[in-house]
Amino acid sequence: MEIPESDEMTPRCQTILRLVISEYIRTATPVGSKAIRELYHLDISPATIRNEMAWLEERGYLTHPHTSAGRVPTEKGYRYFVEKLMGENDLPTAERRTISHQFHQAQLDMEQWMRLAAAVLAHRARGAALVTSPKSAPSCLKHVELISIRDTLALLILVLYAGVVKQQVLALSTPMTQEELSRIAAMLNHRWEGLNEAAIAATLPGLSEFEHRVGDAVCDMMRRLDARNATEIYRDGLLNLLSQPEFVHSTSAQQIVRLLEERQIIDALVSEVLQRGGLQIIIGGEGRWQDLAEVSFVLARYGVEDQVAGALGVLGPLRMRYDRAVSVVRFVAQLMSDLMSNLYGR
Amino acid sequence: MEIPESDEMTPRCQTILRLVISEYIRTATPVGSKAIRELYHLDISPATIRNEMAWLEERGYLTHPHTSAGRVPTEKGYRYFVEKLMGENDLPTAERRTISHQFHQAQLDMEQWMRLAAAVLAHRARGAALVTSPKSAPSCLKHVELISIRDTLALLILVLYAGVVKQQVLALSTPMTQEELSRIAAMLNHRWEGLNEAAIAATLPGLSEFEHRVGDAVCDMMRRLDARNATEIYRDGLLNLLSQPEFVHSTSAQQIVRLLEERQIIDALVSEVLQRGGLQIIIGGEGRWQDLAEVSFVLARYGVEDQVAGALGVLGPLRMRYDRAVSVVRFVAQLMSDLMSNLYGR
DNA sequence: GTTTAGCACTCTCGATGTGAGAGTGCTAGC
DNA sequence: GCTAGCACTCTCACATCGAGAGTGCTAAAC
Repeated sequence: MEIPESDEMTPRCQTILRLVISEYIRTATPVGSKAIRELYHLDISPATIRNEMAWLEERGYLTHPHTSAGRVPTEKGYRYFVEKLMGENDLPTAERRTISHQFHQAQLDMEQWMRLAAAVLAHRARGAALVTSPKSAPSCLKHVELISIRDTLALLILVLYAGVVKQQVLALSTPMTQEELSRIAAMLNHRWEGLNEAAIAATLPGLSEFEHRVGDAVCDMMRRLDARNATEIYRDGLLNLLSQPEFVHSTSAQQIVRLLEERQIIDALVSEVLQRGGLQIIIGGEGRWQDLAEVSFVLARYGVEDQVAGALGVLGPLRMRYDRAVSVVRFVAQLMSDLMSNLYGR
Repeated sequence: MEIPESDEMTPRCQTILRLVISEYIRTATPVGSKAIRELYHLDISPATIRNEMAWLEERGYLTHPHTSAGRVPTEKGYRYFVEKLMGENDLPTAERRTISHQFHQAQLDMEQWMRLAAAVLAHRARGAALVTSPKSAPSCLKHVELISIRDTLALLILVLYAGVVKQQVLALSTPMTQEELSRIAAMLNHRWEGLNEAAIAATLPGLSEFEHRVGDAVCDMMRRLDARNATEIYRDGLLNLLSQPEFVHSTSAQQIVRLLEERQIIDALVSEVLQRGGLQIIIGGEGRWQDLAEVSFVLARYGVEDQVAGALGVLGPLRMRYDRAVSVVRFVAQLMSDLMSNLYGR
């Protein structure tokens, strides 16, 4: 085991690494020395390229499926590529405008935005997309409403700050008219406005039996909403992923589906993205996530600073088009954040 | 081409067909004459069984992958099986109770019910589950509410008969207080209660500018809700399906994913189920659906008679456990219908 | 010192061949 | 009408083999 003399990569060496990776991303087959010379009209001989490749392999940027195949990038190679070689290209203006337009048509509805974001990401980045519902600080009550459905059944509607609305049916022990319900709702609003779940629970002793029941239901719904925060996941474009050549073997395909159906891994990943913020590129699980060994994630946080945050991103094979994914994810995250800041601004 | 003399199936012949199908469902490999004799301790010889099998094959109930493999059921064979041979077994009481309990815990929320239904179906029938949101007759307005978010932003909440709630943010051209908004909402409620979208649209001329805007938004939301009716699909358990041996080849797996991601085929299927009602078993596309050639559906309508209806069911390989699927689908459909009749009863 | 030409070497991949095994259809006898 | 026996067919797993691709190494050229 000999230690390489220098880890400085020459420009030519970088070029070769870049070309190998680009070519491998394009074709999904190992790249030989002759191939990249011809494809990119380099005026150095295959032998030289081979030397450089051997150098890159010694340092772990490339690898060899077997003696006489071309080179394939390693995770380290991809990482170097996305960090140093890829360059930043923004989404073309036309594309930005189209996407922006789609979102503005979607009528200020968080749920629709998330669905749309998943669809846009999947389509533009040609991968599987993933959008989590945003998590906010413990919610405070804005308004409750009681609406009679029929004599012994009422609808309880909860409005939280940040425009979240949730409803639930409430069975009444004795029939009540809409007028009675409205009167009670008005009273409760007066008492509860601006309080969080714990504070509302504290007011319960001393209320009438029916008000107490409403209060219980409200607390319960708020607790659920806070717990369910950030747990909803919107997906799209699974097919894009499964039709990639690396997933022709059913076992890999199944792993992907399992990854997306089971929540644990995604949850762990998302919570990390939420913590660290910015745009994260996770390549092949980075040694820490066994189940992500064959895929890469491009994930970003979106939301409003200090108030609410979710994660969105794209899942692709290791040889995904990182440049495209990064630009789309960044743009959509920014767009969603802008849209939401309207709802959350005080 | 000789015409078979009699199409009456003898009891013994039925037994053999039943055993072949059961065995094939269990093992996913062609079933030989010797195998079923030994497995089920029949005291007839393999040769006799072969004769019966040949008879069944002549009439299209069984087929042959190649000369020296065992028999495999055809679509016609499966159909005969589910109609005549399978028998009706209800879900065990314990299982019914567990499922019922899960649903009653889910707090009277349609969305949660659908999600839960998908999870239960997928898990109990070991297949991919599919639940569409119910479609109801054109909706009538029950109540509107306007809630101030901040000076120039309000939340418009719509309650329809049947307990559907939908909200949207409304940007105000001039700042308004909660009192003003409440006053306007009360007036609009008085005017619009019980009307459908067209009727509300008719009242718009003559309203103030702001009321007009609210009316536009309400109509728009109602139109969207009616259009989006029955278009939401909840899925679960895709992995159950993809791990079946018939889907080891990536192309079949991809077809399944495409089937579930693209909407057209499912939509067509669902609308047929909604029309015909009851419980439908679609085996291998029945010649009409090319894309369903390799799968079977067990689907049922759920909802409240004449008021609201959706479809739910299970997707499995041709050799799915039809008995189990049928009993689970029937039970869950009934349960959902019962739960909903509470919401929709007048 | 760096680059290049030449060449032997290695490994995959597809085509071809082979034998065991499974299951059948057919025929003749019970 | 049922069954035993048998020849037949086809798949599947395994081994063999040659073509092709791409490498690493060495020695010569720049």
